[in-house]
Amino acid sequence: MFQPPTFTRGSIGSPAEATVITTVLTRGPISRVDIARMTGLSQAAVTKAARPFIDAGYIEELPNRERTAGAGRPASPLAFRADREFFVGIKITSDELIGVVTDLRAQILHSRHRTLGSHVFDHVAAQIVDLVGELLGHDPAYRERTHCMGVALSGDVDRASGTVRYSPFIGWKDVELAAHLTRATGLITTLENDVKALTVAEQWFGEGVDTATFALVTVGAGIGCGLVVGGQVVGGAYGVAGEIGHVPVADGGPPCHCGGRGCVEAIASTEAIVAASRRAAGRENLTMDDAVALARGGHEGVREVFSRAGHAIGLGLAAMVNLVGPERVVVSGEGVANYDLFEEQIRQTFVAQAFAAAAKCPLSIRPLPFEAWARGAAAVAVQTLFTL
Amino acid sequence: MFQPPTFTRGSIGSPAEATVITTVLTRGPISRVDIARMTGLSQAAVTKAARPFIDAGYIEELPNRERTAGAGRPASPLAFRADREFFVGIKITSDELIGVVTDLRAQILHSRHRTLGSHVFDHVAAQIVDLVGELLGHDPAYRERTHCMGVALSGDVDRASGTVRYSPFIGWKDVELAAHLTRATGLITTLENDVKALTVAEQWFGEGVDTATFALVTVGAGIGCGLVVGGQVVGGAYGVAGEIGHVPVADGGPPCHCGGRGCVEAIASTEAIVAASRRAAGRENLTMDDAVALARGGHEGVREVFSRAGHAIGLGLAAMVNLVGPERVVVSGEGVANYDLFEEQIRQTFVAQAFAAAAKCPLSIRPLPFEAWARGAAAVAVQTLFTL
DNA sequence: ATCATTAATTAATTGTGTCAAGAATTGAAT
DNA sequence: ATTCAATTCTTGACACAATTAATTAATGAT
Repeated sequence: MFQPPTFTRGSIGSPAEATVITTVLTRGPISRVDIARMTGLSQAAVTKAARPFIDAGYIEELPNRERTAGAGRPASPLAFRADREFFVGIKITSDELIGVVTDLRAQILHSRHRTLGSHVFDHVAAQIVDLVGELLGHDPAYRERTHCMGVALSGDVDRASGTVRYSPFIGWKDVELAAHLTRATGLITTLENDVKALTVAEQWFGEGVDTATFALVTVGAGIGCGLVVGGQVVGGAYGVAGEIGHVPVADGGPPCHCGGRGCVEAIASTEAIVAASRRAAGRENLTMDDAVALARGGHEGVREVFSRAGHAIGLGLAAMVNLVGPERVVVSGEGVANYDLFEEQIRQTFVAQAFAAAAKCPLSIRPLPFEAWARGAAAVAVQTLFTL
Repeated sequence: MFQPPTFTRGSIGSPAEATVITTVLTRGPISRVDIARMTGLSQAAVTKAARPFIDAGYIEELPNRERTAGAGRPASPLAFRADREFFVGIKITSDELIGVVTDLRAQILHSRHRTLGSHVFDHVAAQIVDLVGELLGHDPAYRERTHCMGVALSGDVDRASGTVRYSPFIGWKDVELAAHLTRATGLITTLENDVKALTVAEQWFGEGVDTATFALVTVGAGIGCGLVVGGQVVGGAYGVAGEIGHVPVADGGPPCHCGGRGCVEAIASTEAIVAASRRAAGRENLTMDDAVALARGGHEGVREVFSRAGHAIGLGLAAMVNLVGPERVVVSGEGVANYDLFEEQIRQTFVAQAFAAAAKCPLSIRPLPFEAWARGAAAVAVQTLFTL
């Protein structure tokens, strides 16, 4: 049975408890009957599984206000008390830490940035500990009701053991970060790859809620993809999965830092766009903002650069959808704010190259605030608490 | 509890029974202790779950011959009695039916081909029924101990309902083939997409046995891919998954019959190779065999055609592996017999374009006899009988 | 008021799988 | 030979989860 005071992994006592708690968490206020209908459990099982969470204050019974159906006892919907527990999410980037405090729905309540002076482990770890202290210090309730933390960074991360196997951008190899932070902060720490963490957030609290199989594509400095197949985040042997950025779409195209040629990332990453725009505009020190301004201003060469990037992303999406067959795809990332410039081209190429009915797969293209990465980390912490 | 006389789907009584039976089936003779260790069940549970299958004659206890360990009671390994039950597998192609009788391990015992005069449903169904009669008539034991049949064809197939949603090559749409054949033959019939069926065979009885995630790529008239992720065959929303043949790898390349451009299939399918070889050799009526002969004879233009095909397949493989991250990949198909001509190019391109450690993913390239497709169908029937 | 209807709870039942103890079968030590 | 240790398998008692069926609860319609 669910044991709130413990807060170790595996507080959940039974499959039914896990099912009920996740259903209430992701499907908002919902009556016991509906949970039973939705999950296939019996009503009795739902009643029993919900009780410990009600007792512990995670779930509350709402007084029913909506008089919908005609006769019959009105349902008393179960709702999550989102502020019963808080979570810390940390995203490590090359030059800064982004930290957030969230509620149980992984809604961001508070956020702080911190620049990172060096990539030495001790320094980064100390900065994280300090940032956590600052985040929790913002409100006494945070310190009191926070027990779990998620940390996300790019690279090959082993969530089970909490180690960074290999992260090129920060130069770490086989570092036991989670154990260290659990000791130093007193928060149970879960480590996860950043794209996978974002995918978990989307699966539990975003567009992935009702789908067994979907994909999240991030476009920005890198181009990545989190895949959920059959309700499970795809891990990938050899530490590789969802590398849509390295799908070869332009045979004999520009060389990519991965060693291949014509990868999506070699054409459509922020860096690639800036480099191509510099050549097109003939300006050595042109920035991404400049490129966007030129394209919006009608500069043909730079518009062409964005169009090619959109085309490459569309090809990568088509490859992914033809192979994996997700129900829907979310395209997101830091840069998507400007990406009105190639959304059209993405869609057009995708529809042209998607196989048969797969062209019907809906693409949601929307921007991604930087804090969302840290939110993903927090979502992983939430998931850790409520998964068997 | 497992009920042998019934032979409906769901003869299996409990998860433990399903686990034990599949372990014995796929891991050959194995002691109860090893099953327990391997599956996490208790020894007691294994003993209990194995009993009904022993009683029904599906499993027998082998007298232990291998004196391996020092002391202790010797194990009495459990082995499948492969000839306790037979299965029929049918593969429908454009111009013929291929039928096989297999044992419980999906080993082919007997096979027959039959040319198909027309694609009209009634005709095809009648031919299948007749072929089944012929197959089972070959040995009285077959007729006596066969209760399940698998049927495979390319296209969008709904296994659960046993209907062909849409199969372009034969021109069927929403046809309830399984129900019809179950009635007409008296064999419980399971319908499945041909590539998925082959994948199931590989998962249960081939290289997929010890892997949670792997891929099977078929190269021939079409180029397809069956994916197993987390132990489950990937289905794909919109009836599309594993369409590696329609991954766009040559931007602006030759048009494909799917409407896209530069698909793997537009470069590396048998048809595409023949067409390109005709242009290279300047011979209008050249066949695949001629092309192979020319290439082996050193004709530069035709060798180039095969090399380009291998390159396209390698790019498709790299895209798939980068996205899905399988533990291993099996490349197979009708044509692979000749494919010494581009195996080298496939491997070279794959290694160049696979991301980071994914290049270590082992590729097994091996030919595929035509009957293997029908064997896949039979494997699906076996799986149906022993899955909860 | 009474009844029909739907929601939630309770109690009895079913059934799976674990645990712990014991039986079976061998090799090694005395 | 006999005892002991090691290992496999079996058995029966038990814990526990989840279902079913019956009960209580709360509402609208007649």
